[in-house]
Parts: sequence; C-alpha cells; structure tokens
Amino acid sequence: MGQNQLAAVPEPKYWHLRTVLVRTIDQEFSTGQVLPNERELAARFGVARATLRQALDQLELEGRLVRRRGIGTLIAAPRVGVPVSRREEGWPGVSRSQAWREVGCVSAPATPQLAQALGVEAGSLVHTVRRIRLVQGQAMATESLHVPDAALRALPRVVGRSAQTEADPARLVLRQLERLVIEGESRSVELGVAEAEEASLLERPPGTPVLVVTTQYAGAGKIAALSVSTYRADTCKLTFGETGLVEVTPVQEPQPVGAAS
Amino acid sequence: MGQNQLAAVPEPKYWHLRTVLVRTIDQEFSTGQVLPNERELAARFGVARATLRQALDQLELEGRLVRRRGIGTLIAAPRVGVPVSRREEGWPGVSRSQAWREVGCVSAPATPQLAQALGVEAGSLVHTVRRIRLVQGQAMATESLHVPDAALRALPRVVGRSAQTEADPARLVLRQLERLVIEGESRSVELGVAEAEEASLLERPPGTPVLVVTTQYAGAGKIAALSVSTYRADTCKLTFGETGLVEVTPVQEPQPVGAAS
DNA sequence: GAGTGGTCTAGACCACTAA
DNA sequence: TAGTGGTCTAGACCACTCC
Repeated sequence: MGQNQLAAVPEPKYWHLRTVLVRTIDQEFSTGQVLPNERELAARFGVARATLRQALDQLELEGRLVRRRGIGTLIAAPRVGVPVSRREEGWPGVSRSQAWREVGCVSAPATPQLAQALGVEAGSLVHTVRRIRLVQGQAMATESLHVPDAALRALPRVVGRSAQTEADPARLVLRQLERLVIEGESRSVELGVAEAEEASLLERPPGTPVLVVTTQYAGAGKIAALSVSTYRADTCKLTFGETGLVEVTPVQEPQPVGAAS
Repeated sequence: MGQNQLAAVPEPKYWHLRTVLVRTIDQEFSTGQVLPNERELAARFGVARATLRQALDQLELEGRLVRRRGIGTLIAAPRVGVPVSRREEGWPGVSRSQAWREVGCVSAPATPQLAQALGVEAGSLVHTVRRIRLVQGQAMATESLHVPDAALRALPRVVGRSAQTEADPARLVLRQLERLVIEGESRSVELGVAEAEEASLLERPPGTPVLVVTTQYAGAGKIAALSVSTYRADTCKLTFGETGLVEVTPVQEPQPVGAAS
C-alpha cells in the first residue's frame, strides 16, 4: 500500500479516504485478505481512528469489506446473486434445493396491522411460519410467512399426515400451502436494519442493513399469504430474472455525463 | 418526550437509544416535525453527542428521520412506492407519466467491463443515456441506459426526424429504442452508495445509500440494452407488482419465534 | 496475554440556514 | 448572528479471538 498523505481537498477526509481505499483494495488486495489494523491505517493516513472508521463504514455498507472483531478487516467476496423472483423461489414444495429451513411457527390472532396487510378481520387466526434461507450453507435471509387460517380452510384436507407433520406446525402449514393455487404475486423491496432476533438468525450484529422483501401471494381474489423476508444487504444481490440471461458483473463507474438538453 | 435515563443493559447504548427513539417518534411525533437538537437530546439521555448521532444514523438509514444541516432533524415521510417492474416503467415511449428526464448522452467505445456486461466486443460503440426519475417532482433515481449501437443499427430507420431530435442525442437514442422489440428482462437489486455525481443528481450528500437496480433488456437473443439505476434508499420502496393488489403497510415487528424442529 | 474491532467520551471547529 | 447538523480529534475502555 502506497499513499502516506491525504491531499488537502474540499471534500471530507473520510470520503477521500474511502476513495483511496477503494483504489487500493481493487488494485492490491483480493478476497479474504486482511487489511492492516485500524490503528495502523489511521496512523498511515494521518487521521484519527474515528475518521478512518467512518471510511471503513462506507466500504462495509457497500459490501467491499467485512470486519470481524478480534480478527481484522477482510476484503469481502463479491455479492451472491439470490433469486427471489418467480413464486417457485419462496413458495413451499417447489424449490428442489433445500434453500429454506423452518425455525418456528406460531398461530395467533392477527394484530390490527397484520390483519390489514392480509385483508382479513383483526383478531382472526393467522399462522406465521418463520424460516431461514440458506445459500451455500450461510444464512442469507429470514422470512416471516403469514397465512390466514381462512386461506387454509378453503383447501382440501391434507391426507395421510405423518407423525412428523403432526408434531411440527410449521411443516404442516407449509404442506397445506403446497395445495394452494397462486394466481399472482406482488412484491416490494426496501432498505431496513435487522433488529435483535433477526440479526442473530443472520449471524450479524443488530443494525445490520438488510433488504426487506415483502411479497403478497394472491389466490381466489384474496391475499393467500404475505411473506416478509430480510436479506443481508452486505452479501446479497437480489435477482428477479424472468428470462435468465447472461450473468452481469455490474458496471462500477458510470459514464461521464455529456451536455444535455 | 419522557425518559431522561438509560437503563444499564448489556446492549450498546446507541442501540438502546435507537429503540427508545423509535418508540418516542412513533408515539409523540408525526411527519415533518423537528426533533430537539442533537446537543440537547444527548444531554437529555446522558450520552455524548457522538453516541446519540450513532443512534440517529441508524434511524436515518431506516428512512425514519431526515437530517438537514442548519435546520434540524425531521421525522421523515413514509417511503414512496416506486414501480420498477414491467418494462413499461423504464422503457422509453411507454410511460404516460413524464417520469424520466434526460440529462445527458454520450456515445463512446465500450470499456471492457461494459462490453462484457452487454455481450459485445470491447471497443464497439455504445450509447449511454443518462436520466433522472422524478416522483412527485423529486429526483428519486438516476439511470444510465447503455445501448449497443449494433442493437440500433438493426432497426428500421427513424423517419421524419425533427430538428429537435437531431440536436438532442439522448432523445434520438430513446426514440429509436421505442421501435426495439423487447423479448424479456432480467433484473437485480443490491445496496450501494451514491458517489459524487450521482449524489448531486439525487440532491444528497456523497455516501447516500441507494438501491442499485440493474436491468438487462433482451431482444433478438442478445442484450438490447442495459440499465443501471440508483434509487434513493431513504425515500424509495421499489415495487415489482405484476398483479396490483392491496396496498401494504409493512408489518413492523415480526412475530415471536416459537419452538422449532 | 496480545491484538483486533466495537463503543464511548468531551471537546473543537466547520458549513449551512434562517432571522 | 445564532443555531443547526457535519466533521474530526485523542484518548479510553470493552469484547472478542487466537496463541
């Protein structure tokens, strides 16, 4: 690593530092390598440790770095493309890969908020299955799948229940959902942060940025299920491929802007 | 606002502070109101200003607060749902709303990176249109629309060019694109930060978190265009509604996790 | 125990906004 | 000019990992 000085520029030091670090990382480091420790980096660039950390915060948000307490700061692997489009990805019974693991299930009266989101009466019974999505053995997302009991009651009875499904409400709900005909889905994505329980499922500290994917599944003119998933924003790139094309490595620097109208 | 003390808890102060502030905001403040200033809040909670700011940073990332230099910290409006699904949203000529405004256009040989993403030879001519997406008069996103010249050359000649389109390369490219038959689109979403130029187009400081939407448009078995859009993560909720259903107010607190298998 | 990142402090100064 | 958020400093201590 070169550069021992920071130029006197009108932009904030931490931002300029980030730029320098991006260049350094891209040119002189590769995935998994550890950067010099924060105190040394700060000294090398002639800034306070807090200022250096401000720059590292940015780079971590961008998914370029991973910081591990007691270990050091590592160059992060490129983000993993995670398919979320097509109902096959999240809907039970269709995914051949064992991508989701159930971690719990509660059946309770709907809170007013949830009832409104599901289009049912407040207080009516709703099953909530909690799952984790594993990609390459890593927890990449958590999901709360809310299913109105009314949507299940309309289904033909599940026959031949095994003792296992009897004892496992999550699996029972999922098994029943397999029979539900989905007519459409509506989805939204926004930025959020993982709170305590979610964060621990993702094996990340609280406050970790996540991409919150909310999916309404429609069936029989109503909302058959509502899925709220939180994907690790640092390591995930959500893909909505309807027609799988060439794999894209994102273009880093946009073209300069020419004269405009 | 109540609470003048922070309980002694094992979690970080800033995180507990965030929790307290979330509750306070939801219960005692409404959109557009200004919070007490940082120095006063810090004193009231008995923490250093830097610690308070750490909590506010989180809330700003979540889109709950907006901080304006010289003004104060305001309660943010709920995020705006921005449709990005269906090619009608971004594709020229189809949107009846004047959602996009061109700000520039360059035609240049493709960089190796861009060439690979487009599936064309490095150095071949690519047109890049730069646009801003306006929602309710606000700049919500920037876009770089990359179009290989080869994809345009395959089209029937645009007839009756007005003097206006002659003088405006961006509009000319967009006009030609209207005639292009799109067979499919493939899309990805990930978290990023706005750098200098992008940030200024979005009227935000550098480092602003954005949702980066990359869309491949397929035509004639090739990539007809590649769109890279950056949406303000603080104010945008991207919607991918294929079948428009009920408007959802997202469920804030996930259900508690029951026993699992 | 040594080394790492994570948290927290108390203070300073700057850039911006509004009266 | 007064008040706001934004940046930066120098230092302290803690929690964690590894040897």
